[in-house]
Amino acid sequence: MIPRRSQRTGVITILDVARHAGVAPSTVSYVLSGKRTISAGTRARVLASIRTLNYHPHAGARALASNRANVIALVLPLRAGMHVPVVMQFAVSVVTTAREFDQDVLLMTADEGPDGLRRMDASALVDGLILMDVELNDARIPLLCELDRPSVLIGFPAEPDGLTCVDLDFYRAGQVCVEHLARLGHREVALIGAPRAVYERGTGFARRTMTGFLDLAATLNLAADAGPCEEDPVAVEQRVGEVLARRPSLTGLVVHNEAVVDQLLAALLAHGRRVPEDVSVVAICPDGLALRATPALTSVLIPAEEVGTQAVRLLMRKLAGEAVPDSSLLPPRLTVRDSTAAAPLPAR
Amino acid sequence: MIPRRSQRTGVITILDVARHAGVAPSTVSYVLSGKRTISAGTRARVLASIRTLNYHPHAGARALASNRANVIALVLPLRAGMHVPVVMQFAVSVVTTAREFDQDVLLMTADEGPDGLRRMDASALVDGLILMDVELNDARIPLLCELDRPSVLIGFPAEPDGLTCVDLDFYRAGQVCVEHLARLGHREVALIGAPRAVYERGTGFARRTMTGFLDLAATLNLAADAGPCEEDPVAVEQRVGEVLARRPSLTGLVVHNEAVVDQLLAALLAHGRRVPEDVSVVAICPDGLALRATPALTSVLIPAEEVGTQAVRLLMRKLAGEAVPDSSLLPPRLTVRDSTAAAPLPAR
DNA sequence: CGCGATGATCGAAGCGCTTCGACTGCCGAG
DNA sequence: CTCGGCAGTCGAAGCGCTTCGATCATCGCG
Repeated sequence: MIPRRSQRTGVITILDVARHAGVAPSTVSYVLSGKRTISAGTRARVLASIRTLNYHPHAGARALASNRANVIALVLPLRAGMHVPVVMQFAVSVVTTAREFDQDVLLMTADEGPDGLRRMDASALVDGLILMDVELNDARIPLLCELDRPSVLIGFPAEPDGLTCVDLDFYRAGQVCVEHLARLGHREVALIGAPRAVYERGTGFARRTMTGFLDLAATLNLAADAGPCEEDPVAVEQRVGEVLARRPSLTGLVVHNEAVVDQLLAALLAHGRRVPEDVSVVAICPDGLALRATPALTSVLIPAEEVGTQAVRLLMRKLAGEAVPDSSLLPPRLTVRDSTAAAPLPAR
Repeated sequence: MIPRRSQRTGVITILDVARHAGVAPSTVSYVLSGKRTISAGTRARVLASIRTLNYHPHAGARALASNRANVIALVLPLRAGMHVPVVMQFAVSVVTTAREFDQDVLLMTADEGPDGLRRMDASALVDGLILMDVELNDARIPLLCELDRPSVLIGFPAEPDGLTCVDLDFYRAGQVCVEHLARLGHREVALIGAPRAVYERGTGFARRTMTGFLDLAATLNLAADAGPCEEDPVAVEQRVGEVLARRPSLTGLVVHNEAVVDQLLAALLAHGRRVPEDVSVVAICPDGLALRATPALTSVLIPAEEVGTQAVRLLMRKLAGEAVPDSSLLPPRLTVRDSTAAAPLPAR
């Protein structure tokens, strides 16, 4: 009576595949999910039918029946002062890795606020969440605990207990930079940081780097300054001026602000400081940026790709019901290039 | 016998709402969709129940029953040489606008290739697509025509017939820059463009700008050059050197490459050219960048937000079955700031 | 030679929603 | 009054998939 093809012409359903392969729909489903043993012959036949019919399961139907949407949310607040290209490296890595697990990625910006998270949860649109740019005291976190969807944070809040967090170990990164400079004999160093807004917001990675930097400098008895830096050339110029005025014999600089790297080098030159002869510079940034600078910068890599991949892997394991470590801190790796050298002998 | 609450405890269904409000499930559905008249009283009662129970319809179930997922795909290839922050402005605008239409946004990178598009289509995960960074001869386009999902392109391919495209009118933008310079009396001008890879890929916006620039320059009898420019400081320096060597009396410069704006200004200074006294500079870039430069740049704004919004609106109309214009070219608007001035008198 | 175990497959019952036709009062026109 | 029509609501039939028994051979073993 009713024709078996639905009104949206050309839509292949599991029933079409089943008929084509001469099996029951459930068998097709089991072939696809592997949740029951299927004989090799049948499996092959079904897979062939799937291929020739170009069958793709209806995402909504699957989500309804299985309680799994195979979609994860990427919550990506784009806040002032953050370096967008780096953020996108994370995002791309998340999407790519998610696809390896047959998941798609839903993009959420922060504009929706907590209601957005609640909606995701209740509507079962996504199975889990990955949150980026976590603040030390992030408003999303209490909410996140209410929901029973698994989530992974890229970055660390002040109270990471019970949450799954991944990030570069920025505290160590700050230390590693100091360590490298100290080993080269530098005794007076400064950190040029992210824009002020980033610190004021309480963004973990910025503060941690600074703390690591200052802590180890103190331990090693180095004279050290650290402060934010805005992104326009004038501000950079000015900031360098300040730093050099306060510490005329400064020889080591750490920069943790992707946007100002080139400008910083220019400003040093403008102040008559050669890199690395007079001042050594260590950057914390993606390799691409460090390599493109002149001179190529000694740097601690921000392993965006690895962090993104890791975040997805952890989320998948949580979705599968496995236990996962609360926090994964990736160890920083410093690559020596042309911007650091032994400290010049102090002028007499 | 079977308890009426599903195993996932705490999940509120339309049935719960119906019972709470003392109506049939279908009535709740009609309240939500507005597809049938519901008396004010009932509507109010239902809405109240929805609120107190904090009900959100199950996305999968809705997609299954209504053939609409309320999700759109944003296909965002991240290719070499593109300026990520600008791209993200588009993306954010798309997400924000989509939410106004109660749609969510699925993020696709290019890595999946054509199969990704096919999968989106067949699995009914998304209702429509927005494609970014369209190339003149984009491989995704023939495929797009096969699918019967509505789509909107941000950017223009070589053959836009039958496709819905939105973008800034880059051809006009190139012209507007020349026009402005010509009006100020400049007779010798050059365009500093995007990295070579962008042109070679056949990215429409880059080529169109260049063509508009050269066409109007020819018409107005200006001496004009145009060429790509890589993103590192050394390349910029070198490029500026070349241009000035070839055209020592050049006084007008258009830059269409967000990444090199600051470096370009520095390079001009290094070559002893003051801006705007010796050389006038017009940029094609977001306002933020133009304002932050020193001096603040006369610029043609890239209206990322408007383009994104427009793209979503068009897609929504197509989804609703309305006819929409094939191409929407937003007119460029030039804002005069401090980087352009009347051409200096030719040296005698 | 019979019987429980095992492997492979099927059928049917939902998952939570939308939508279509049917039903019920109630109003105004005849 | 009576009855067609309409506003407002209900019930039930799916949407395409997963999953849980149930079924049916087949097989090893006592």
